[in-house]
Amino acid sequence: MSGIVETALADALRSRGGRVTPQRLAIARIIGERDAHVTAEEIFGAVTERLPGVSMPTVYATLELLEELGHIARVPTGSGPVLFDTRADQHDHMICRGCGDVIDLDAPINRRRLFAAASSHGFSAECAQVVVQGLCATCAATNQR
Amino acid sequence: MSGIVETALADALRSRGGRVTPQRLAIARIIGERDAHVTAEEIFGAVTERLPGVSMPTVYATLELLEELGHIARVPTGSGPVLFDTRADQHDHMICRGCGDVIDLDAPINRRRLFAAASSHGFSAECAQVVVQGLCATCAATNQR
DNA sequence: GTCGCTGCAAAGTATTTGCATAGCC
DNA sequence: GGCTATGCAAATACTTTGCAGCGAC
Repeated sequence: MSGIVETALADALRSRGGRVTPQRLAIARIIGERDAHVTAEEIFGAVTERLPGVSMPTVYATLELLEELGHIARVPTGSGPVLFDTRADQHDHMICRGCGDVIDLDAPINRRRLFAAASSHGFSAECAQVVVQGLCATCAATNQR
Repeated sequence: MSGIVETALADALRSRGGRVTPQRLAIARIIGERDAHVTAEEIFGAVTERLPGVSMPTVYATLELLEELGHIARVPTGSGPVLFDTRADQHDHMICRGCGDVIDLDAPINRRRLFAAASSHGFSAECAQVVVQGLCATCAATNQR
């Protein structure tokens, strides 16, 4: 199941002259198993369980690598620790200002028009995503401010 | 000119039982004079020039206060220090992955549809903005990666 | 055997907290 | 005069860097 992810990673690594190490495979596997948003800290905890001894710098380096390879994406949260999205395709997010939860959203927007607008400012757009801020169902019910 | 900002702030503060202090006014004034994106550090530097002795905790507290009052907004950058936008109305941003520059954009999107989409997930949307990632004109010309 | 990756430690950057004092209302 | 905001200092959180040794290729 998640073996596909590792194979793809191994191929990508080899073709760029990189190395396939157990640490990288373990982190990629964990990424593949999650369908949500994770912090470097969470990855560190999860990878330590199955491959003790992995260090934070390695986690950060691998996350950066996976981002470059397009396997994960950074979620623009506006504050707090960097969040990585294990879903790499273009989609959007809702961020609750009550509990800080980040929820996936497929927003009804025209990315082509968006990219065109960016181009007219001389900007070479690579990806675009919407960030909606507000209150999630739970926090709204709890009547947060 | 920027006196308006301070008056509005003073009124808002008084009506919520807050205090109108020189520190808050100075920071509000600086915000009013800038039309770009600033870090807490930059505000600290600018405010220190005209009102020496202001401390970082005060800067952070005041920025948070101004955010609550809707005078400034946080820019979801995805990494690095928190950026505040001195333009409080709903608009969007392009972030250059080469130089990290943040550029304003008024994206052609239908916020009503966006909010409706969020609602259908039980999310109470308050604001929405698009984050476009890519290369700015300068970095694209320099042929970054 | 080579060169990239890892682990360790440490530093660097960004932000928040606790508490006594000052000053706005 | 009461109560909030400030300043200072320190702590905390997060991320990056430098370097020596290991291990993938």
